[in-house]
Amino acid sequence: MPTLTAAGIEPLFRLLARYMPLEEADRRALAKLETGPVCHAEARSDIAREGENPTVIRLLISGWACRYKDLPDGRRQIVGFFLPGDFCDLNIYILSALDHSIGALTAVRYYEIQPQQFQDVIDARPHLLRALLWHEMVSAAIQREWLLSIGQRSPLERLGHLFVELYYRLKAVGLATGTGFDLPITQNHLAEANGLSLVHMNRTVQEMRREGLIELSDRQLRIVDLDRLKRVSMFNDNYLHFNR
Amino acid sequence: MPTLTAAGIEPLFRLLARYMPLEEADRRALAKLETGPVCHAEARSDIAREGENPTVIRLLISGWACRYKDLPDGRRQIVGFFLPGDFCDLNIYILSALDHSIGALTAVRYYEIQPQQFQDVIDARPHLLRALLWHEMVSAAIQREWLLSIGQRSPLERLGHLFVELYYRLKAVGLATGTGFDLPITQNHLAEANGLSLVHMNRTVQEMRREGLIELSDRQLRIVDLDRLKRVSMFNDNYLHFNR
DNA sequence: CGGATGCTTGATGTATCTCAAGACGTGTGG
DNA sequence: CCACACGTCTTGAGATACATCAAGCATCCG
Repeated sequence: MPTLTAAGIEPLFRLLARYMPLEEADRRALAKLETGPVCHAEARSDIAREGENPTVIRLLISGWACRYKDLPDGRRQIVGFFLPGDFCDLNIYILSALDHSIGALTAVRYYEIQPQQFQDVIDARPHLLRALLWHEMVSAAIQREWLLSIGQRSPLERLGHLFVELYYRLKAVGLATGTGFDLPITQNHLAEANGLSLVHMNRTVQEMRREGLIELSDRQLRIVDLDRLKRVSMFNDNYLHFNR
Repeated sequence: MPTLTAAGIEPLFRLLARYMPLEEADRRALAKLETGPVCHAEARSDIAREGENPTVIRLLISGWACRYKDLPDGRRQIVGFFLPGDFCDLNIYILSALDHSIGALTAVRYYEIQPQQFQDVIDARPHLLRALLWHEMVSAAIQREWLLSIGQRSPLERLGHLFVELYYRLKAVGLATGTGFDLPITQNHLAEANGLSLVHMNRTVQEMRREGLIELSDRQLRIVDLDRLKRVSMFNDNYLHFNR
């Protein structure tokens, strides 16, 4: 059970409010997304597979999911994390078939939103479209930053950078307390996201503990010295494009 | 000098036509983009730096450019290639500051397009917006595929995959003949794009030659056996989202 | 001619992977 | 209630893929 529970569209609302000022009317408009069915997926299950053609938009309410791609021989790369408040399939408006899979990393709850329902929200508060597009472009910027990480940063820098990124993202949706947060995924997931073997990821986590940068146990991560971790991992928050 | 010269908005028109049927009226609308000034940048120069806030949209006419990110200590990662017909800064509509730099890899020519000019084109032929958004989402899909490459594929697979991707992209804009194309960039650029050292990239290129997969000399690449190269690099073209 | 750029090769060190095994906690069925 | 399977974290040993350092050569160009 998470330290902080988040419900409904609250994480999404907080997220979008980082990009532009929102009003109560916006919250009420977004609340229409809550009328759809609440779906569940269990840990380690697929929510959608590459090649599928989803007809609904999924909005994550609780739990962690990921985008991943895999190769015919089983190698697998996590290319992004979905946190509460994230949409999984916003691009079905343009693209048809999925070029990646979506997997639940923990038990998750999400809304299945009909395109029309979504359209109604935009029609009611058109500037929300801009905020949503903004969020999509930030997602693309995160992908670029990951490319820099995997291509150039050392394992320690990579992991540190990921932790800081997750910290800021979770803080934006109200899921971080102080400098700690719930990290409900396994070291294997961290390895798959960072292009490292599980063994090496484990040793990297331990090195990070030894350096006094983090504390991690029982799925709770605490960043001991945020400034130092940012320096070590060469973290520059400009790619998250928060306005405040 | 390239084998095939491409001029004006022709590459862009061909590109968008891979996504949806376009008519002559669309070509004429896009031709309005040609009225802006034609700018030049020389090889190895920056077109824009991270942190800048561009007010124009750049459309590449000829030559190759790239998006790259760098770290304070000089390490650098190319996160995407711009080929003729690509827009460099389409996202200035939403995001303000650039979170990456744009560099010319060869001598390049490009249009600087005013936002209003761009808007006029969309107003004239609204469905072009959909095609342009489509192209942006394909760019994001390419980033994901690169993440898979760098994270999981071996150097040989990585390079092979990149060559096949470039082949399809260049073919889409009419810049590939048969299974060959102009590859005007250096092995160092290939290394920076694939997260490898120059020395190792060089050895990988040679291995690929030895395997009879490619021929490469004088900036001309010929894919000797496309099917085999695709098999070796586990290439699946679904992420390019071409309709035809 | 001299300097810049790009390609190539060799030698050496090390970062990272792979294989293998054990410890611990949790849930489950007999 | 115990036995067992399963998931996760951890550690050790050995192999190797890749980076780094260094140098030589070719081509182009001013």
